[in-house]
Amino acid sequence: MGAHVESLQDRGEATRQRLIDAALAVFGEFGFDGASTRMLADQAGANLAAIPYHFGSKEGLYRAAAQYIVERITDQTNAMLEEIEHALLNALPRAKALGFLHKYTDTMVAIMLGSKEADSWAAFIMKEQLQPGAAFEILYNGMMRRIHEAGAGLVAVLLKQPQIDNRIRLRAIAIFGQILIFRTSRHSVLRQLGWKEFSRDRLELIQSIIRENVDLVATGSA
Amino acid sequence: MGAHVESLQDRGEATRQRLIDAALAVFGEFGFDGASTRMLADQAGANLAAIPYHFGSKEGLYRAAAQYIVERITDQTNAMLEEIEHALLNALPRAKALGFLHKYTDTMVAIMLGSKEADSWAAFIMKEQLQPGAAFEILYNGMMRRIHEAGAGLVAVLLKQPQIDNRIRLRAIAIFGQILIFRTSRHSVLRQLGWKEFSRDRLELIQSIIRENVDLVATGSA
DNA sequence: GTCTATAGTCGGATAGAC
DNA sequence: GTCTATCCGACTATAGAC
Repeated sequence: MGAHVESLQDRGEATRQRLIDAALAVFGEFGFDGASTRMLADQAGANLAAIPYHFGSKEGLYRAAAQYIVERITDQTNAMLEEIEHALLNALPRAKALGFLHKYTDTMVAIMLGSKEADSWAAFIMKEQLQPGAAFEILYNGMMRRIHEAGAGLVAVLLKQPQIDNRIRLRAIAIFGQILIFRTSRHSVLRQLGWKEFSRDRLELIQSIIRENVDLVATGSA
Repeated sequence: MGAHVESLQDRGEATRQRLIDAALAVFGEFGFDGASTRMLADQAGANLAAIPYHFGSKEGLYRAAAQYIVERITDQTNAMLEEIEHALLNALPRAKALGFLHKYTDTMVAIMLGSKEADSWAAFIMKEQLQPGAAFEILYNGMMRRIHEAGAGLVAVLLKQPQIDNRIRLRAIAIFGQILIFRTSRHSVLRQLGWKEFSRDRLELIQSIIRENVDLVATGSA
């Protein structure tokens, strides 16, 4: 491969990545139907025809954006999840499970509310949940299932249950719900609290409330 | 007014109502942008031009649907909310507040997951939360604020706080999140649980889990 | 790989007959 | 109040020049 061919490939790869970045922002804000290929191309500084060229279709770009989200969230959670998954294989003291669960909820709050770029990801995921489409399987199999199973495993230890059953799963889901509402009902929640945004200290306040509620689940079964 | 004129008015009123029913179903499923006026008119068995005639525009119909949701949910919650609001004006024993909160969470679960028609309402509301538009103010001022304040008032009593502050609000929001996740993440949750739907007994199981978590908040501050 | 130009479809709103 | 017919704008995808 000569330098000329390589530079063409690089250009293509750069356009591809700009389109994915644009897809996260635009699909996140307007949803699949609400986003137009013109918006996507403009935001990426690319040509309209670059979308079908690189991704086959608008839907192909949508799927690629979902895959990108899975990869980035895996980057941010993989170390913690591996630690939890490994710990769950052996007899795990309840105190340690509680510590893991605190770390788990703190991380989820931080990912979902902490960064500006998370706004796009979160909106993308939530819209896909509400109206499951081409990307749901990518998101669910790529990260949601694993994140849920790790949480449920920790809850099982806290409740002294040897196996994860649906009662355990429901408790894990309830814990997750306490975090998720700050995303799904962001506008209502901010208004109720008289806040304009989730600043860093407010985020820590939310994390501490969730941790306290996790503690209650633990003490409730002590 | 003669009989002839009245029958014309009735016909118009019936078309109007059919359009609102269709709007709940179609906007709920596809969102504002995803729904076309042709879908709406077909579903209602009405003519395309009936939408601008009766509601001024597609957006007018959207707002009317939001107002209709507020009215129907108020029908289902007003008695309970008035009872709670009245009780909160006087010194309320914690045991009684706990009972009210159980009734409150049970009612919310039932409204959000219990009826087939709630599927449309819930989807409509969730989509509006994600991308606040013309109907957000109608929904928030018409019912959300009041529902939240009632919950927060009860939590304040449970935590022996004389005033509702943001720490109290956050706890009330967390409780609500435990319910809401079964809506916002319906597909993921069902899949995690290996369920196809929220049947009546599963709904009662969810209600019992939420009640237990509410109890923990109460005992945690005992 | 990227561009312009365009084909083909579907969107919401309106005019005017009934 | 309801209907048909139609306008005009916006959409996605493609063809073909560079």
